[in-house]
Amino acid sequence: MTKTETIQGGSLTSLWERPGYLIRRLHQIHVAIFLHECAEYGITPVQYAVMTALLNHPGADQVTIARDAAIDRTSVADVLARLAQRGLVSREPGKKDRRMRIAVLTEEGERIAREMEHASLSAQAKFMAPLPAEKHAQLMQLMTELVEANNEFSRAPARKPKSP
Amino acid sequence: MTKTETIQGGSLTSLWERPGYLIRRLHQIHVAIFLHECAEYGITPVQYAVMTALLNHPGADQVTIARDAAIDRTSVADVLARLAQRGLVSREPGKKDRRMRIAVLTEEGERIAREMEHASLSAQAKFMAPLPAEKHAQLMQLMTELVEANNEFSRAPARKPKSP
DNA sequence: ATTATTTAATCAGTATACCCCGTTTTAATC
DNA sequence: GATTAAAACGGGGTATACTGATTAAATAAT
Repeated sequence: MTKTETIQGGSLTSLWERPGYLIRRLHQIHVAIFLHECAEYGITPVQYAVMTALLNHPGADQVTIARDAAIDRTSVADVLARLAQRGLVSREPGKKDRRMRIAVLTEEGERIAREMEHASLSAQAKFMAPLPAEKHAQLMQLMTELVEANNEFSRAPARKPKSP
Repeated sequence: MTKTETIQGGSLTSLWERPGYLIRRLHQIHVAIFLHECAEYGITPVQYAVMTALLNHPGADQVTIARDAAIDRTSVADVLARLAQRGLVSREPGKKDRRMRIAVLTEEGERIAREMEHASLSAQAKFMAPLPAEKHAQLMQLMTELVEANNEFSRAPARKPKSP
């Protein structure tokens, strides 16, 4: 056997010691719980994020929605197309700027977005249930710090709303 | 205006207060940093996870890889196909159980997996850089707890290796 | 031993998320 | 005011994830 710097036949670091692995798992798990809790609406987490953005900013263009929800531009277009097909969103060309396509929640879209708040909150609760309140708060705090500090590293940097 | 339980024209909860949002962002950010740091290899985080699993468990079938890396079965098949096409993995039918398809890293695959450890570690370091050491450890601890407690909720529950 | 159940893979289909590139329209600059 | 730069969108392409159905092989039950 050759002697190298790397471990022979061995394991590098365990997946469970890699932040990326844990984050991927948390994401998987959260999506699964969300979809389960919100199954009656047939809305995905990302669709819900877009609907929330539209609730706060009706008539936004795709770039604005992308920044508000921190979703890639092209993904926003896909999501809006699906929501429009289901009649939850309507899209029109912008009047001032004809490059834009303005999106608005339909009446049904808004109704569903508001109704879903309960289901969304139970998904959160179920997801966080294993952690006691202090740890819950700690985790939120740490994740927020990390997201804020690394915001610019992703393709879809978020625009954080001014805190009240 | 009707009086309802929901906020009028308002914002529900801010995205930044939702764990799912923060986790989705962390995932986006981590993938972006990983791809950047490992660009010379053209290997994605998930491909790296599969390669690591194969390093620790050569000749595993797809279900085993899926459990070890906590990746959906069908995704594992896709990932292996891509790795095989690049000559980093070879696949043969299982000898004892002919339902299985056994996967092994090729020489080049193993070389790359080991070489990538450095890049992978710098991705981790860059990602975690904003947090001081104690917070880093805290976050890892909290994420591990949450993943372990919620393991069964995703389609691809992990099989954690026995700790040494 | 034959049947029934379970298991590993596969296929088809949907949804994110990202890339690069090209088109249209607006804004900036000379 | 004509040219240039920048912005918003769209299309085509790749990679994950997950769903559901199907096939084939192995195991358990009769």
